[in-house]
Amino acid sequence: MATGLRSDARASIVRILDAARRVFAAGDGTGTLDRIAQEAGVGIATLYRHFPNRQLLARAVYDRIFASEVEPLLAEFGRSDAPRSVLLDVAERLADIADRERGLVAALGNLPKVTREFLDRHGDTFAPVLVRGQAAGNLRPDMVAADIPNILAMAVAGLGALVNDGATRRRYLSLMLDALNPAQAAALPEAGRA
Amino acid sequence: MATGLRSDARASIVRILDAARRVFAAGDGTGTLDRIAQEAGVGIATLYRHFPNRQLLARAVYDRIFASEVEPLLAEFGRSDAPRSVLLDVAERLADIADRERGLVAALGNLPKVTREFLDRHGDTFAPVLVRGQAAGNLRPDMVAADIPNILAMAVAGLGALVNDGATRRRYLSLMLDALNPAQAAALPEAGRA
DNA sequence: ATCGATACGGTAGTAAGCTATCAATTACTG
DNA sequence: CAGTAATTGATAGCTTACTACCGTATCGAT
Repeated sequence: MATGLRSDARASIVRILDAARRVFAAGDGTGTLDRIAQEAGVGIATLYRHFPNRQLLARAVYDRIFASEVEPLLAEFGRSDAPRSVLLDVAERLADIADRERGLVAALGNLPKVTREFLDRHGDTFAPVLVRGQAAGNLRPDMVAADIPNILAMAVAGLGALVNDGATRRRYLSLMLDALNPAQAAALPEAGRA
Repeated sequence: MATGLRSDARASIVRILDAARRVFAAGDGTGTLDRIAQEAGVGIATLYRHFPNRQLLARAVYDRIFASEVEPLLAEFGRSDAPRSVLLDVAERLADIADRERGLVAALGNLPKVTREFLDRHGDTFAPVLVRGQAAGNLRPDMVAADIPNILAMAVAGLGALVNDGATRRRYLSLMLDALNPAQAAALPEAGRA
């Protein structure tokens, strides 16, 4: 990470992000930016200098969590041949985060969009999963690469808001992934492409 | 609607809701409450008297739109025997609204939750659709009544945020509904209940 | 027509998000 | 270790959400 920033600036950023995560996590997403700056031991101007507003700060926090908890999963699964369980694992991890970090999510603004943006940065990971899944007959042939981040983002954002119980969440995820099975596209003439 | 309100109060409410819809629609959900009160020809105190905060105001606006555009659809479809097209129509109407009223949605806060709440008020409508759909073999037998509002809310909230093109939206809705087909539950032992 | 309850507008005040400015401090470069 | 450029904290100021209060106007029942 060779940012052009000075070392003290980088340190400030980390302290702000840590404080922001704590403050967002407490409360339900309320929690003033003044408080965050104070807890980070940093002036309010410094906070705004690095993060122009609440949403962008929240996204930076989410970005870090995503990098540490989801990216490893994605890397590991680039090689998998079981698309269903790959997607289920990623979706569950994302849903876990959304469920755990409610305050953060509230500050985030648009969870589905943010989630898809993060997933899109790793679009390369999903492409081979899709190709092999389709070749093996585990994924319906009318899917395209962009569908995967979209469907994951939809599922996760909705579930985070609607379902708090783990078993139920798993059931819905499973249900959604059923839609990706090739039996569907074939079985339902009524369901033809748009 | 025999609310215990005085006639002038009822009139104020309507004018505020109309103004709010206009002001939310312009801009991207920004638009001050002062502006709304002013455009409604009403003091700011009157606005806050009836709608304690921005979110509740937005929800009241959404409520009205929902009542005029979605409820008739639900009533009509209580009698239908084609669950897939019923659900597709409702979902598309909801997605249309979310797409059209972006500013409103932004002010709404939690679209999936709000959508489900509104759908839940008409839970009775879906129950018979589910029963007949399952009897006719058009809906998977492991679904329960509460699944329908949940799935609709998930789909609509995600789509509104992620997809702006009508054809693509239709494709995703169709995809999701494929998950409700009984072929799935049978075809995938791996997918068993949680 | 009267009268009490209800609703109203206006205004003052608090808190938070956010912008802008600037002198003082601190990190890096040679 | 000196000079310079980047970074910082403090502070002042603007806007908007939201609360509280009060005197006045209007509704609606008798």
